[in-house]
Amino acid sequence: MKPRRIPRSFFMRSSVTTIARELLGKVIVSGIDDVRTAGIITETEAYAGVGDRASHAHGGRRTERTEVMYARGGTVYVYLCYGIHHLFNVVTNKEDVPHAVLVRGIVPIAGLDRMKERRGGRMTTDGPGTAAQALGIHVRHSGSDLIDGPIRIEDHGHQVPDADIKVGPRIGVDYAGDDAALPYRFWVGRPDALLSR
DNA sequence: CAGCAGATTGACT
DNA sequence: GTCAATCTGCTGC
Repeated sequence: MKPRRIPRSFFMRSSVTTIARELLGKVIVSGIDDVRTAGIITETEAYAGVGDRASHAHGGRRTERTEVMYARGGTVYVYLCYGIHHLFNVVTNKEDVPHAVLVRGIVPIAGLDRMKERRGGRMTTDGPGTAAQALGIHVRHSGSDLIDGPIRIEDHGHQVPDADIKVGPRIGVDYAGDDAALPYRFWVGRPDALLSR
């Protein structure tokens, strides 16, 4: 199938969990350092804005870092975690509603040599920090546009059967009280099978 | 302003 | 299993 760019309307929808689930199987393409690298999304987490205690925007919090979460859907939000890892998020919903989807894992499909180089020789891309690093994503890309910017999301026709989609609580959000148990994490059961679909 | 915890990772005991 | 790396932002003195 010919790659098709995901339109802004996909990201502007109001259900962040639906978007997180539908992003599985889609392809992140980054044109950074004059090299094209790409990977199929295999794991995501939804962060549901002001009412979600696990979200950086909980309670309407606005800081220099989180300001881009309030942009319209289809904007890139990247933040530094533990002072080291650049975590890639997709902002969703309309302007001023700070929903976002964290991409936690990818299967590389283009620019593998460059990705491995960025990873210091390692090829694993199954964590939020490692996936972003392989794609060359940096906090300087926070605020860029997914439709026109250096980082885009496309549909390459990779099929993910419902039976192969797993759902569970988010990782590392124990501090979020009851919200820590919400089933907002989505992942592909057999990621390698994506390559042949 | 000091202290601490965090949407993590990888090296080392 | 333990722990350091090291930036952002919150809490409390």
